[in-house]
Amino acid sequence: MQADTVIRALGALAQEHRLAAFRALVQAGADGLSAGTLAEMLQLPNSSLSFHLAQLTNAGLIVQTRQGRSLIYSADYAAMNGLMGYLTENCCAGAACAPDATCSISEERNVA
Amino acid sequence: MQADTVIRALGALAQEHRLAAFRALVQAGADGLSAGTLAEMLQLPNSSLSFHLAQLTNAGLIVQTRQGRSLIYSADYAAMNGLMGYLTENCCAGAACAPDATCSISEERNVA
DNA sequence: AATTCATTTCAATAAAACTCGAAATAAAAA
DNA sequence: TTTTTATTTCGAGTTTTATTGAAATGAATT
Repeated sequence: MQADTVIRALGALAQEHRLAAFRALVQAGADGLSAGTLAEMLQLPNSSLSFHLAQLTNAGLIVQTRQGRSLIYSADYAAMNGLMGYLTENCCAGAACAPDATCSISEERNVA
Repeated sequence: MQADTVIRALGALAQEHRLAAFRALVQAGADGLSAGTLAEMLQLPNSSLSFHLAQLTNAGLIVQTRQGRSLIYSADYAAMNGLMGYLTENCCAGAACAPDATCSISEERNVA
């Protein structure tokens, strides 16, 4: 994952409503959530949420699929994985910032 | 680490020059780097860099110490650790986004 | 105490992000 | 095929962020 992509992903998550939306989508899992459901969960006007979902989509963190009338959004785990990998490799001192310092970090790592 | 702090940290890193600065500081280690050195490394006017360093400081990602005439900045690994912990717990599906999926992730984890 | 050096703060401007009602689109149901 | 439903796009106003030269600060020299 290159710096430019990382910056867009970080920027997408660096906002109250978008972080909340992404968390909800991660929690929702593979089934995802419809835009309407999310708007209600987050107590946001549809147009506002739509703006934020577009940002997350543009950053590659979520994907959209249609299901009947509804547009279903779901978290792209691979993208988040790539972001975590970049941060671990470039913004952490070795294993210092790894989520679990007890596990061995491999030298080379696949970064999406 | 609470959501508000996470958002400020993400926002601080979601900018070309600040991400570059933070990476350089992580790489520099405990000794850190002076504002002037960083400004030269990043090819930025001092006032511009100062603005970005203030953002990173405000987000708690870096700390400032004086050494003679120079102000030395260094990365706060604990803060980054806290950020990584939050993302892993709240924005990843279990171990799916952990930097190394081959290592066992402990159930409870210390989050700064 | 005056000067130099490193850096920040200020001020003014430009660009980008956020918000949300109203209008438009796209698919499904009647 | 008309209507309903779900959602996005548009437009306009507000707020935040970024940029940088010039002036101010703060500490070390001389």
